[in-house]
Amino acid sequence: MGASKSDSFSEEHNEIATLFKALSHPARIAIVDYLLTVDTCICGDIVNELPLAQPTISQHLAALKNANIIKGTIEGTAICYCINPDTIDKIENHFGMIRHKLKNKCC
Amino acid sequence: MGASKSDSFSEEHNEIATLFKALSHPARIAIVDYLLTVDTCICGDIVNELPLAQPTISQHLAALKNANIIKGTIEGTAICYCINPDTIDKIENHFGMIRHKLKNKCC
DNA sequence: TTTAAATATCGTAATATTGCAATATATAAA
DNA sequence: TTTATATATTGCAATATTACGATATTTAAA
Repeated sequence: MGASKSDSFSEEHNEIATLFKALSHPARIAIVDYLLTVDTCICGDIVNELPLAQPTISQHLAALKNANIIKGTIEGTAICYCINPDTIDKIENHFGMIRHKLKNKCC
Repeated sequence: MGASKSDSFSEEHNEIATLFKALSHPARIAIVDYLLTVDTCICGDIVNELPLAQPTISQHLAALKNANIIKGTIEGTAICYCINPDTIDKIENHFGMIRHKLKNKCC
């Protein structure tokens, strides 16, 4: 074996794990951070911001897009990327649940 | 190649990515969730809660412990596990930063 | 239509993760 | 001390991820 036994876990646990997985690489954190440092959506330009080759960044962007963490809209030859606030909400809600359950804990 | 080029990214980006990576598997989400469903720390017992073999769970627990998401203290032959609220805080703070930066965004 | 620019996809090599059987270790109880 | 119980470690096979060169695709501009 070796593959994750995702069938054995609940839909919710798989879903939240998938979101965290999309954020589990420093390049993808850096991309999200970069998208947040400017006031507008970013058209093009991301490749120049990171020390990775263009195909690698394209893959990381696809991973983030696939997890709905960012959205991309075609704008001429470039693609404009933005954070998807709904997915950020979803992750924050998960931590809200954790925080709530932690309230009654012994430590 | 193939390994993550973590040297190329900031300390902070690597650190937060490491935390997300620890939470990027449904079994580890399930473990955290289980630790939160009971009012006390869990001594033993985790192996019976998940559809995975004991060595596999031991590995997942080590991954969570290594990322400081849980703490374990030896209690006789068993080990008592608890969530580490400090690490939860750290992740929440990251989302606080994201939320703050999202405020001024176009979408 | 040709050319240039931006992004995606393919193929592949290097590395990491996942899972478990077998085994080791450590502590409590008999 | 022996035995039982709980957890960790080792070794290994299957699979996934990461990275990038080469190439394809797509659209704008010349």
